[in-house]
Amino acid sequence: MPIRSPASRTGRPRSATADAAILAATRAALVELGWSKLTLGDVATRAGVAKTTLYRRWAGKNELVVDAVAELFDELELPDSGSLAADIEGVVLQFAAILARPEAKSGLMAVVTEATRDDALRSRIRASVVDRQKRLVVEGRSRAQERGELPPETDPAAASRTEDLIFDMVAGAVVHRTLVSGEPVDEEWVRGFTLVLLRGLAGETAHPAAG
Amino acid sequence: MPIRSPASRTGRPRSATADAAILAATRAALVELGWSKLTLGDVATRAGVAKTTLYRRWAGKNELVVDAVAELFDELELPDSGSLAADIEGVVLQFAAILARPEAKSGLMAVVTEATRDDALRSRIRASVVDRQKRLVVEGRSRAQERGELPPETDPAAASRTEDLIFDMVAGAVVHRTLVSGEPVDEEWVRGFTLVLLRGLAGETAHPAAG
Amino acid sequence: MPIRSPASRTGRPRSATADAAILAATRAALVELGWSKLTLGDVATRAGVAKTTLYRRWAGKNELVVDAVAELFDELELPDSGSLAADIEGVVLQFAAILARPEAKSGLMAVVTEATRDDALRSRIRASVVDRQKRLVVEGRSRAQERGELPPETDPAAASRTEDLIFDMVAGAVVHRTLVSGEPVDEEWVRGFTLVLLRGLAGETAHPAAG
Amino acid sequence: MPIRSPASRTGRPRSATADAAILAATRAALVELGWSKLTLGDVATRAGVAKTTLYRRWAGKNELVVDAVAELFDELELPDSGSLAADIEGVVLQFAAILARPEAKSGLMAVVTEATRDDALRSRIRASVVDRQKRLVVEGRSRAQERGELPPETDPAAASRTEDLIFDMVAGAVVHRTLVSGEPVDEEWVRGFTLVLLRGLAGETAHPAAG
DNA sequence: AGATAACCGAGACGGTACGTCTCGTCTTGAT
DNA sequence: ATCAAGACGAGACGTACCGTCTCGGTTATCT
Repeated sequence: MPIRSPASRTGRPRSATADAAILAATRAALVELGWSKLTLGDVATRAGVAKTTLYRRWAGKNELVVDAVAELFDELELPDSGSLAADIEGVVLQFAAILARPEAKSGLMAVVTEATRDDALRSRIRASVVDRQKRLVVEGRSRAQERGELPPETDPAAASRTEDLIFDMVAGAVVHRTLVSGEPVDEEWVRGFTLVLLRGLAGETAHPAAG
Repeated sequence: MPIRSPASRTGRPRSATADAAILAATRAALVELGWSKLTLGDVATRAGVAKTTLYRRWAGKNELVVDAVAELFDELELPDSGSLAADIEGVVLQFAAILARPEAKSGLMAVVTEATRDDALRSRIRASVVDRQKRLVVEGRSRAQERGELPPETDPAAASRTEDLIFDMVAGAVVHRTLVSGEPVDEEWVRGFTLVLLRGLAGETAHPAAG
Repeated sequence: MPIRSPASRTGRPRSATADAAILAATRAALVELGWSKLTLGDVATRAGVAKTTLYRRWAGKNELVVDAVAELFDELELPDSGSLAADIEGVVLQFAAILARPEAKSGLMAVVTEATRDDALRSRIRASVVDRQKRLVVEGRSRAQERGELPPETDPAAASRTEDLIFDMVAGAVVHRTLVSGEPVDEEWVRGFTLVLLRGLAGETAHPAAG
Repeated sequence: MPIRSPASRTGRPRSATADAAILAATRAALVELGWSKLTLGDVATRAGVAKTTLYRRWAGKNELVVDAVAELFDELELPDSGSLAADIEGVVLQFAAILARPEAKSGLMAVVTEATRDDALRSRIRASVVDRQKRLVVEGRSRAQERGELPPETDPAAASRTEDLIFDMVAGAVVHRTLVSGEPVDEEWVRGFTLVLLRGLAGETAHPAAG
């Protein structure tokens, strides 16, 4: 979602293909060079576009990379495998597969780092990347409740709290294993992780946050 | 652990105070400017040192910041509070408190990002920062087993696997909540997280794959 | 004298007022910004005209400024004051007054500079600006000969040479004093200059170029 | 005369050869490209020097070109040919020869143009280029007075005024013929010009205002 | 005591990328 | 065919840091 042009119906319209070319070039540059050696001039050249065109649409490297990486996560899907454990394992594996790609690794982590000092950037990341995935947690949880694998949740605030917790635990563990531990997120690890998570959540609502 | 001088006993020895001044200046610059706007020239000026002196001891920005941030985690301690849940909660809160400091946030995340394309840097981080904390997991787990809160572990490989899993889950969840979700790691969240983690781990080895 | 449209009688005719608006805007921009900071985009905006319109009529900055400046010199007139000295003084003062205006200074000098590497531009300047003033030299000289203040000239080639010399001396001295010396061309200076010039020319044809 | 370093005896001293290389590269670029297409990046490349080195010593294109061109005029000498007319003709021919070189034409005119809106630049030009030549007028005039070719001058203020006038007339006429008229300053033209000038100056002080 | 050697500060050096500006062209819809 | 509007590819601008180098001068240990 590049910067919008100030509403006007006159003048030459922006090239529709340029956006796609720029985002693709950004991902290619991330793969080859990584975040810190990626330059906007190089991205422009790869995209066959002038630097000005790029700056007209994105405020800087951070915003550009957020958009370039966000597209990668659109392919995530919740498999309907019949059991909660299998659903979780499937989505975690998909997520890990995306995160293993170098453009995702370099790019996502870098913008998260930058976001520690830039609230607008953090919002952009949450909107473009994180909140779009949260639907997986919500949907998976509701399916499991229909199947009776998880107790029904009546308090919506508590449900939201639990969803946030699940999300932090799933995304956090996968990211940490991939990027910090540097170990692969393989099926064995996913089974062990899912087992702990589900067993932990099983009695969750019985003794709510009050513990 | 700056670059060693090539063994020689002649010549003027390196200033002992310069190292400390440089690391402190690096943390100060991280707080004020964040990773991306931190420059080595500025660090040198803050430390009252010439750029040459800095480059003589560290290969670059990455290595310098790893060392500057690693010192922050030396203060982590495992509280002996009598129960596994309280131990975990205590150490998680400590960890979150350090991670909430801007120099840790900016610095640690940034070098982890850089490490995605630099194996030597990843090793340096694991050695300086991560492995030093893993003792907390090992020690906490062993205490809990002595108290009968966790089943004893006979297979050392499985024990190692479990320790890694715990570490990824704890560190990952805290980091994700702090940096991505942007929410505080307060006592309420820690209680909920610990509850899920412990309940998940409780039957772990008893029914390894039973689900 | 903008670029002509390729002969055609169909389509929308060019706006007649646009030319005048553009030349006036050019002079205004020269006053405010000077040659080097004058941009065609800015001129177009000032004139309430699109850049395209401007480029359709002039090849570039140089040609535009020549036309804008040339108009300034149309107001030069040879006063009929009865004596050659007074005629010259009058016209030199007029010329100096125009040259003192910032749009003339910046603009004229700049295009002359550009013309050192562009023969077409030099021709344009000579046609638009210089030759139009030479009539003053011719006319003044002929009047003075009628009055007996200058000896009659029989050889037309020698006459042309002398006219060129006079023109270089008058224009050169005024320009140099105004722009290089940075001193005002006031009545005192003009009297001194005219005295030297006339006394020098008085015996000119008695001992022609042979010396 | 590049920008001076803030007085300090520490640090690496400036490269002595860089200045000469930069000025020579500037002249070469003026010859090839002319003023308007000359870029500082290109000059730096030609000189085998970084752009920063160039900006450390000169404030911009204008100042650099003034210095580059000023060096050209150092070779001017007043020939001692025994007669005032011959002296003048000699120096005018030398001056015209320098001015005919493309680096002098483009460069000098351009900075004079820029100086119409920049007083500091005008002072720099006068100091570096103009005043250094004025010695020729002073010295030639004094020699001619010794030889009795010009009447002695008692009033120093009037002498200064006359010198300024001579200078404006000589430099102005040569510059105008070379750059505006676009005609060569050959021996014939110089003889004619010198004749007019000398005859005009001959009675100058004898009948100060008689006309 | 003197020589030797690595250190120190300062700051200039050749580079590279930045984000902005202007160029002259092109593409719209409307006149 | 012209117009206003504005996006486009191109490339120079002047600045900021990079990591290296070259100075004069300062401590140390080793003769």
